[in-house]
Amino acid sequence: MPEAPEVQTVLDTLAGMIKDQSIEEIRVSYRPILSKEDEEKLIDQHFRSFYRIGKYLGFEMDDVDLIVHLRMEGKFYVQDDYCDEKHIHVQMRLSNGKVLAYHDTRKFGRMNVYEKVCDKHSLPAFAHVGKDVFDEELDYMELYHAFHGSKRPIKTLLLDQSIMAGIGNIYADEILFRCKLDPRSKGYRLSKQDCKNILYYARYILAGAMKAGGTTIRSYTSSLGVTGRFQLELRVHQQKGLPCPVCGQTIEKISIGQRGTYFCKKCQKRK
DNA sequence: TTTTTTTCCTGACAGC
DNA sequence: TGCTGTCAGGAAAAAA
Repeated sequence: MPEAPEVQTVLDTLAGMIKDQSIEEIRVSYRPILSKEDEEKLIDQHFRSFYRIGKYLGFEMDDVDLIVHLRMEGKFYVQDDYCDEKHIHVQMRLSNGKVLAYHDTRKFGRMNVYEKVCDKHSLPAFAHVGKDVFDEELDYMELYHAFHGSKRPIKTLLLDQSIMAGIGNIYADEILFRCKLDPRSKGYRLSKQDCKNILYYARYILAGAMKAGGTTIRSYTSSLGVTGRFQLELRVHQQKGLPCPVCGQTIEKISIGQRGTYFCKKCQKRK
């Protein structure tokens, strides 16, 4: 499930493979991912620049922007020709002859095309997306104000992309573990220092993951094309029943807001 | 207005 | 072996 680090890795890798190529032809086998109308807007457009906002991939073309969300399992592959593999739903023939293929087992990913605007954040796709975790204009007081006015648990607030964009279920658990905060803690009970810690560790953990993704991806590129998968050092997520790396207490799994949530009851204090 | 629930989709896995 | 049921997950839409 790609979160900001995986999305960045995919983007960086794709940039090196398709920059300045144009789209000559598109084949779509599962229409909900890319509408006919949007498909037509992409023909003859060149991939000019690449950017990321939260978990969204942004491709700046000549006249339009293509915005892609991989959701859980979306992947891009650069292949030599079209193929009819079961889970490949969109294929784009590029000017260099290669085919950019979009693979998505659960068909949850989406692609949207918009007319260009000066400020990327004003694109309709980002109407409900807050500042990216690494946005320099984002500071902990902004998080404090958002959290302070809410009764929702901090785990849920971290996953709310309208407050801060880029964090998914895995990293949310890891961030709260580092901050020693019980994921059930209500937003309004968090202190300014808690928010400061959350922003610090969010950036620390995601930056580390991006670095790992960037190094591991190279070994996959030749055979598999482009994926955002890499080994990640997880301290609590999916560690149910295993000892906490800090205190040895057994890691527990509960459900918060329909999301599997892992944490250490001893290290992480409830507020 | 804010929060919760449902929906989308399929592979993996548990239990019979 | 083969069948049925449950679960996971991001975000939009619907419901509360």
